[in-house]
Amino acid sequence: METIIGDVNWESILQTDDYSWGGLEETVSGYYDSSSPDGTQSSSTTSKNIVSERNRRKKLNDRLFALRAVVPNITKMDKASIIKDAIDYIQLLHDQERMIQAEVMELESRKLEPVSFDFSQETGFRFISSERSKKIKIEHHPIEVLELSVSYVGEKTVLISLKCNKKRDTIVKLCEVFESLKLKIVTANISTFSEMLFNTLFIKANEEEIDVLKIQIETAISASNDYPHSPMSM
Amino acid sequence: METIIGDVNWESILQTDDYSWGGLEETVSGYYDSSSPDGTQSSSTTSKNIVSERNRRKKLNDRLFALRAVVPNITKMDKASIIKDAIDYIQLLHDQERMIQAEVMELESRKLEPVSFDFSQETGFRFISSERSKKIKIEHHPIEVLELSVSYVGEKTVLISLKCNKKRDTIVKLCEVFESLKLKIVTANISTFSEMLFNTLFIKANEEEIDVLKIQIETAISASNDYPHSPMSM
DNA sequence: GGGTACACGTGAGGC
DNA sequence: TGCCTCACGTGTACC
Repeated sequence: METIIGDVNWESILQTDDYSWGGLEETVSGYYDSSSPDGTQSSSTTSKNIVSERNRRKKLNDRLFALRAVVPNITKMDKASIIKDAIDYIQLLHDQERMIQAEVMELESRKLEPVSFDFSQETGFRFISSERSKKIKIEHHPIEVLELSVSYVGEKTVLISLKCNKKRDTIVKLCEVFESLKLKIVTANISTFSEMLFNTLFIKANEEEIDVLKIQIETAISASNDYPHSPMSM
Repeated sequence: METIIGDVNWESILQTDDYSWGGLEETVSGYYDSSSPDGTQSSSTTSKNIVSERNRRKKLNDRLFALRAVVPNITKMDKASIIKDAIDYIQLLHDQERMIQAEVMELESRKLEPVSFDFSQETGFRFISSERSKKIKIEHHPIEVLELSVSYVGEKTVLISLKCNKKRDTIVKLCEVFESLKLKIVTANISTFSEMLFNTLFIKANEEEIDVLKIQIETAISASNDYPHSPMSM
């Protein structure tokens, strides 16, 4: 009930507020003139200001009204509540959209590799194998290490600095490599610039570990190169 | 430029407006008392009214501020413009949802049904069905986005800044997400510190792309969350 | 100076 | 009665 009243109130305001305020505007400006006898900018400027401000308010209320129109679940006609409902609704749409998108990806991905592979052999059925599955076919780009340094910087901290060419999936591969090593990473940084990739890690380790660490990194990288897609490190 | 000023203005207002108005409130009520000597309800009621109204305004501005936060493509910081952008964005989401929904329906009707039906009958093979993805996901840690901003910085360059919790494979997932988006990356940076992950990318894009960019990123991330290991992007 | 956008205090009206 | 929401006119600050 209160909502209806609020709504009607708005409607009426939005209607009567339009431009039929001329008479009252005069009244107001007259009142204002009487209370401010200086009259520096007289009533013309003031009335302009008043009607301008009035239009501004009207526009804002109009927008709010339109916002309320596109949001389905409006509970209270309160100004603040309208905005709040709009926020909630946008977030709800976000969630919905991501779920639907997930469904799309699931549907798209499930019929690509396993299906066309397993079943086409057994049944001879020429599976759709959409264009996307061909794109997915892996062109494997190995990691080309240009520089690798492992140095002890004190405080049980080791600095790993790696520079390599940036190609497709290089970052992913590097992440896999380093995550597979189960290091105690303090802070990690990966930067790319002009086809070059810089990887800097600070890890917790002892000074005497740095040699074996470097070997581990090198072997992990070459293993990644030899076996393009080893099972993801959990 | 004006937008920035407006924004800063709001920020400062929202900060200073909080409850540090006591002194000024006293001043105002005092002024009011001097101008209205009748004192029917004295200054206590009036000051209560003033501070109440002040809080109401603050709440409304706060909501508007929050609304601005969930809408990606804010052009002007104008109050009316914020609401207008929100309206446009909601309608954009509606359209997007429609199209995606159409795609889902198309995929479901055209591909999933006949295939899974035919083959499960013919070969008796227990086909994937949606449980597959859930069974396969071993210890899946979704990406928890804490902050995501996509902003145009001029010169056809867009800055993507993302902050999220660092968990296992978060970096890998993020790389997959961003590589799947096929962006024109100028320079990228991933930093981790104290279980937090900061991802900063400069990409080549036009200003009007930033809203759809943000949506793409969000949907790609949530798709990655919902469908843990989608086929690697090329 | 005109124009715009805002916060402010105030009175009205509904619970 | 008191609380809450609102529109209004006004002064101010920024182009």
